[in-house]
Amino acid sequence: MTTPKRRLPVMADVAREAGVSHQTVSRVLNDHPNVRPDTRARVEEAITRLGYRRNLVARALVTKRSRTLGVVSFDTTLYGPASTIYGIEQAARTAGYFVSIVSLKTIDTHSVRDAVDYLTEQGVDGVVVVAPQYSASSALESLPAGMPVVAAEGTTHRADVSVVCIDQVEGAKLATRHLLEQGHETVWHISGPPEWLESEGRLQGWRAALEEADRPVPEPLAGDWSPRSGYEAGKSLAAMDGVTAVFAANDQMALGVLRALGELGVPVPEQISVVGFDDIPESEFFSPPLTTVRQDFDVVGRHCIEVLLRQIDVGPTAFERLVVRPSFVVRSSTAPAR
Amino acid sequence: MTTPKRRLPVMADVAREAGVSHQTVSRVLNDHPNVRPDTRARVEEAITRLGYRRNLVARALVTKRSRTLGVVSFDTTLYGPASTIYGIEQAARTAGYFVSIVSLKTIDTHSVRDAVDYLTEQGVDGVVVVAPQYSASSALESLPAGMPVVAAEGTTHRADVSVVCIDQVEGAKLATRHLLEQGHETVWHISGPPEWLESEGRLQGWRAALEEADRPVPEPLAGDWSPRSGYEAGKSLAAMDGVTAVFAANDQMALGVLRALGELGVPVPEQISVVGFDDIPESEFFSPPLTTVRQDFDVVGRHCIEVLLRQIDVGPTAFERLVVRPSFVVRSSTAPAR
DNA sequence: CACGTAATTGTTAGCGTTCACATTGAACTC
DNA sequence: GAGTTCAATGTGAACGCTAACAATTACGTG
Repeated sequence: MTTPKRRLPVMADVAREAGVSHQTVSRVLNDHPNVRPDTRARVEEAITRLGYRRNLVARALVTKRSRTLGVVSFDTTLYGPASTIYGIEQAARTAGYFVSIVSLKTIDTHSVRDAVDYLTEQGVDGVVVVAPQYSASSALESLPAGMPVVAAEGTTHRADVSVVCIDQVEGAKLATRHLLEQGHETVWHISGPPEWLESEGRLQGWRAALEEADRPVPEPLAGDWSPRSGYEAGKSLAAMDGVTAVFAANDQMALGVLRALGELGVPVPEQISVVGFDDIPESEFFSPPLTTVRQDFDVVGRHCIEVLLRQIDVGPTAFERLVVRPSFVVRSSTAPAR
Repeated sequence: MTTPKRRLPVMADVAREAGVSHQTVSRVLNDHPNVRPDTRARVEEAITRLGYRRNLVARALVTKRSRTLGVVSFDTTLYGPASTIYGIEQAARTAGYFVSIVSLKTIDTHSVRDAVDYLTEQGVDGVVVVAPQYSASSALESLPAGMPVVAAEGTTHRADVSVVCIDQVEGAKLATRHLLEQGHETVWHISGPPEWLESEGRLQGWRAALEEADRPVPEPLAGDWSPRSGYEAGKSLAAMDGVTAVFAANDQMALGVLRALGELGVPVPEQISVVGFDDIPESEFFSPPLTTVRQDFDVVGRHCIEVLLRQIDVGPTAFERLVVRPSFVVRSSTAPAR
């Protein structure tokens, strides 16, 4: 029989099998330099013969390091958070860390705190909070000290919480300036929900670009990221006079705008130019293909892990603030004003 | 000072503070019935006073249960996997479990095995493999015995691996029959990559529905889930004679088809009807809004956890096979044949 | 009022690993 | 060839918790 006992083999079993002490097995497993090559070989052979797998839980107990990072996020179904988490997971695994995820349904000070507490009990070495909303960011302020934390897409005033984010203001400026350069008198804006930092940044960038160029600043239309809200806003805009350029705070709302304008027979980009934000994979195939601002979420994820691991390894370090620049993608939903 | 030592308080500290034994503290923490109410209160007070958090790692070492589930998935950026994982995470947390995620870049027998091994070392109590590809499914066959495993969206011949999936064949039949009922002579199909089980299921369902109705079965066009592949296929279809109805294996490819037809001036649905699969949030606002098959990924995620927990709690149980029925959503990208 | 029974609490021994230190033996040095 | 050094290995004690059992207390009952 290949299964002498139902119990999984432990280090002592390997030690006995290889004729060494359990400590030597430990050294082999942890690549300690002072092990004779033939001893190492003998141990490794015993390990494969027994099918031994080390118990990382026991290891974590004594080292006080679980090699697990926690991620707290809101609605991981959305393209942005999903992509960021993907980047985080890849970078973490490359660095030899596991990732434990908590996705929140509602994001408020309490739930973020609870999530971090939950992860703390589990013994994570650090936490990334994908926190694009104000309430989440304010939750960061009240986090237990000592736990290394990085905020992705958030902001905070705490000196011991680092931040990695994409320059939303700059992205919105790119979008707005592009439209102005095409000869549009001004640009209308469909904003995201006010609770989101990204909404705020894009709103600011849009306003700043208009003011820089001394253009009138129309009242922004309030959206909620959903295509439906873009659709409603699109219908409102079509009913207004003199609208020739629209900057939607994300691609999904831009899609709604395209749909509304299409339904009403308003040609895009001939009569109205439309710009989005995110560059989701679908944008290139909207009708017409969407001009938009591209965010590299992968890079954000990787940076988060870098910053977090630095904090874990070298201890409480200085506040870091990493800003990733977005890029601009011109497609055919924008055209010069007539 | 509120911080007498830099060391975090442990159970023994709480016990001393409350004037009881550490075991009593343990009992309070684990809701053991036989603890006097006033003792419980005293312990709880000590816990809050000291800011004690229990160490789940130590607990896991002795109970041999980590209350963590592993999830292995491929490209969590895609809508399907992302939604499934979201469902899994919510259900797991409700049941008091953590979720540790590994997203694979390439999915083959080796990488799935490695991922499961990795999670096993970490001490997860069970694993969900979101495995929509054949190679992932075959990897399930060679998994170490003893670890409770559930395959989401996969299939396997192993009697000790349960499966939760959406009835792809049925979904494709719904789509195809709808088009036939609208008077179309036959239906063209843009398939997903051959490696995927879902591609296969949808292809089968489409073919079966046509054969049931004694219709000619056109050669399917090969796509890869991306909007671009749908776009290419759409151009090919537009160049062919007699094409009046198209069933794309997912919404993104359907979007590509809509784009291609739009570009070439082929009216949808007047000349060609288009159906997708997935019902992504954007589909409702495509031009025109897409008729599609809705998959409830949330339900799949929840079922996975139910099945997995049953396997963990009651031990190796019978092979379960849970099939979730998709529903059909009619929008304006389909119309009766002229 | 002594006694059995049940509720409540304490004691001891691990879980499987790593850490700190002790021990061995071989290789140098002068 | 005795003393020194360093590489290689072993020994025992944690890490913080729960399981199993032991001990104590309280309560009713004949």
